[in-house]
Amino acid sequence: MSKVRVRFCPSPTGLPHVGMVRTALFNWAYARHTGGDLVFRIEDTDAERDSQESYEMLLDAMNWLGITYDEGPDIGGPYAPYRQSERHDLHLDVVRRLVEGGYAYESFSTPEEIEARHKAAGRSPQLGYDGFDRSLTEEDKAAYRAAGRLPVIRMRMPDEDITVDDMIRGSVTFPAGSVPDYVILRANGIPLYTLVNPVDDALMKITHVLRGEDLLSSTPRQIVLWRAMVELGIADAVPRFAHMPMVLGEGTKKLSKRDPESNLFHHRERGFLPEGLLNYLSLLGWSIGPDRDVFTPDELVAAFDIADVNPNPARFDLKKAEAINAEHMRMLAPGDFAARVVPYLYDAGLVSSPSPQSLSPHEEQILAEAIPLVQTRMTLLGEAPGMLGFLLIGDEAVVPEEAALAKLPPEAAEILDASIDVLSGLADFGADAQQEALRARLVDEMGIKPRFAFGPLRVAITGRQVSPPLFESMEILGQDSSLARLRKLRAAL
RNA sequence: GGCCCCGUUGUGUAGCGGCCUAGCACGCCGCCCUCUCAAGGCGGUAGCGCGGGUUCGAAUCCCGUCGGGGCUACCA
Repeated sequence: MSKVRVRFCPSPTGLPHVGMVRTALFNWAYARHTGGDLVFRIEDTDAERDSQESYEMLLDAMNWLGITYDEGPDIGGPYAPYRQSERHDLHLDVVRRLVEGGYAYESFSTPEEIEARHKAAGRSPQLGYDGFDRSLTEEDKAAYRAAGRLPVIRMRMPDEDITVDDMIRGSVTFPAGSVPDYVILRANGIPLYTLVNPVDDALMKITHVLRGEDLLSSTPRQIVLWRAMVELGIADAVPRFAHMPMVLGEGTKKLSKRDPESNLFHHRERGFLPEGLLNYLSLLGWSIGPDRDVFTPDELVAAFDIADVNPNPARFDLKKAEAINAEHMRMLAPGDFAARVVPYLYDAGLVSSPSPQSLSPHEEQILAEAIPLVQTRMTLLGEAPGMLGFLLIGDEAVVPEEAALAKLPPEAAEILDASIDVLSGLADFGADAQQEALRARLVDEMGIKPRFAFGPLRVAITGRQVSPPLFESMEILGQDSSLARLRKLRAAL
């Protein structure tokens, strides 16, 4: 059996979509699992919508996710070029050979004429092209040309059932006559996707076409094209097909491009780990085992088979995605976790560098102590500024949130006074010593429930109702800074 | 309209004729732990779309039906 060659061939339009990423992911996993090649090809045949910016985002997305490819527009390969717009001559040559071989033909019918013929014959006008130009004589064609008409080129569909042996869905048969002769070349000489995609796959020796379910209906047309290409010696063999389920948004609709959740970079900005998002996306239609759903990219590759993908559409569930991501966050070694967090702190203006190696000694020390405190408390890296920010700003810059202030108990002033008194007298400012001393005074002596006793301190120190553990936080800040913050809030009451 | 695909708790899945009194995870709810929030521990909630077959036995096979989706362009 020859080497598996799969491909990922997006159009560079708009933002990278999570459904598209899932397609790339399964192709990648299948290639890596089988020891095959992943070809990355850009289908930029739609000059209207294609953009260089989208192309660059595609590269960025692949790189960020670690979806490596063996051949592609930026790295080249034996079947270059990998941008469809640079393969125009190749496509036209195939069209010419298809026409010469009788597999395709010139068609002059306009949509209006086709519809009129259907109506005249008492057929539904929704039937599509009727094959009228299949056997035009040279004289007929010359007459059309003389009238200033230019033909499109259509593939001639055989009068027989066509069966797709789909690796995910099994045999799918399309009855003879249900697919009309379709256009492969526009009248203006520009080929269509229906031609270009299989032709490039053939020329690039693709063995397995793994793509979205929306393309299942166009597979019989492509199989006919493939068979013709095999007979013409252009293709080695018709590839195997697998049609992956769609990724749905809320309800039953396909995850729309308008939906922010469909945007891969939206998730990156919020602080998804690439391995976390990859893990979640691979769960959309696939599972690694009956009682497990957290795994590394390596484990995915080791276990993945396209034949195990199930055919029903899956909804994108942000909650589950975040839960999976949180698991991956906890799996990171502390140093690695810190390295991932720093860029988010930098973007929030809290540290001096996006690189963990270039932080100031002070920042480095604070993070070394504080990051272990928040690793189990975060779901997304983007939560880091909120969780750690208070440790990285000046005492005077702490501005308590409105909600936190509103929740302060009536005796907040007394609590703060007593706390300032207790803490300023502490020789050992370690977390345990603080806790012991504050408990003795606030809880045992003043009779305040622990649940309420420390709230005002938390607000004073962090400005928030939710934070890393209080005593550890104060220890990191140091005695002077902690007291300054307590006094500041006390003064404001 | 025509052709095609899909149908297990709210969500994602496991299940390939008896191991199913349908497992796991997320979510949700409760309890424990607890300085907040998490994490962790314990427990709970909820499902085979429906109707017929086939079979000793069906979530699993068949048919029908209903529901959802896709395609039906000189878009990709």
